[in-house]
Amino acid sequence: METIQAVKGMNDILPDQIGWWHFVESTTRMVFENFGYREIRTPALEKLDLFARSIGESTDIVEKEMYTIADSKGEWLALRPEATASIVRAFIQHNLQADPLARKFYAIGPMFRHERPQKGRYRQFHQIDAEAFGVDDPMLDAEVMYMLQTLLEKLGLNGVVLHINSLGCPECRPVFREKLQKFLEQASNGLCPDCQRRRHTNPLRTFDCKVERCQASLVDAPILLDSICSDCAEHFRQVKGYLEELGTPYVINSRMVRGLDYYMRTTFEIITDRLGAQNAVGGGGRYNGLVRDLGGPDVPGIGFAIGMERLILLLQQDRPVPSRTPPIFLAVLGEKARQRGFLLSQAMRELGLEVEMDYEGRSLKSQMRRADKLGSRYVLILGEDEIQRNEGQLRDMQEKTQTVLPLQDAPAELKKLMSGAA
RNA sequence: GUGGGUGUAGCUCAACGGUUAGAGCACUGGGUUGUGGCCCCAGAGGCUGUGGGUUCGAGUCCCAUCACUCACCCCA
Repeated sequence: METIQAVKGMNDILPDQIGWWHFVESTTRMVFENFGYREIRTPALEKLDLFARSIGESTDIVEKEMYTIADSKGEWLALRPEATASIVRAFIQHNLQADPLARKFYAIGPMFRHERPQKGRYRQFHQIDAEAFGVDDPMLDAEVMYMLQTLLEKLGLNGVVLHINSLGCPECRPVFREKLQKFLEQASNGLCPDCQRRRHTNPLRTFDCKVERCQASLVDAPILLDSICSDCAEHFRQVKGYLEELGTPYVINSRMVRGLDYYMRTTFEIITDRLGAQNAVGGGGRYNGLVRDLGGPDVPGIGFAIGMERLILLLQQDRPVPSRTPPIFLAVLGEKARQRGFLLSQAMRELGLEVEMDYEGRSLKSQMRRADKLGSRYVLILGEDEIQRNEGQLRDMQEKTQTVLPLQDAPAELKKLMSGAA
């Protein structure tokens, strides 16, 4: 019979990997809550227009990477390719500006983009996302990056670099864009075919072209940071100042461009050289016009996203798998012991203990083998004789010692032992 | 959408065009009454991705197709 495979680019996360995910998620919640962020959960499916209007009609994400469906009424919907648009939508829809407790948000969940999968890039992938509204002050820009750095530190991630840039604002960016376009025109014969195209569609993108020839041709290109207006320059100067006060190392990368149209002023990425072609573990920036453009009040915003698959790929190179404490094992011999053990295991679970037992009447040898494979520190052995006396043999697998334990005391006794062992 | 690489047991991999496709790990049972790791024995597990072709003979060579993977594009 033909078997059914998962959809291309959409992965199962199996139990032997889930420890990484729990570790990342719980650390994220702890760090973000500390900074005053509150979790928000938005639907995976949104109206297509939301993404078209926020990310930008002519971006690759919107033009060719979204999973879209028409519902029965013919309305176009899309699986979210990123989180910011949805959170901004919820912020507007529920008038959260009026709620003093709801200015900073985080979200953890799956995103969808129809691209060809490769290392660190999947069609369903997961993002950690943080968004803060209502503050234009550079202090918040720095704090957001500081929070990101704090999270990565707590996770134990090594060897990543924070790149920062300023994209200017709607006043000064078009001026630069024109200047750059003029430069590219006279340098065009040195550019690769892709950059020839980008020259017209999105000239800033030529900066992160990987073709050497292009980079060589761009050596004398005008620099974005030299061209932004004085307000933007001052904002950026203060962002850098606060980062230094916080002790957050950064690199200025005046050629860093981001793929979503809504960004302005501060943008940043967490870059690694250990993920093959996908070198961005996280990225974000300021988007002051976005809330207004989506029909809300004119409040500024800033945020970032982390790619969880990429993050975990890196963590796996840096640290051992986050472990859980193994279960207590109940070895039962004979039918009476099997029945008694079944009830005893439930009593132990009521105390919050993790308990595993043999249900199938296997030999003691194979039960012990299994307990060892599971890594169990304690095995409670119930044999025919012990059951008669209402007792069990408590074996400490590590110390190789064994003591008799009255069964009515077993749950409480093991509870004590486990909390001591932890 | 465009290139390259790879498809053999659950996993990692062997097998010059030539008997019945193997190994390690994992799994199951056993090594004298009811005790784990190390060791030993045994067992189970395969339409060699799929479909054609060449050949006396194909896991092996050729073509197609599918899947996976890396890279381009783009991005987290």
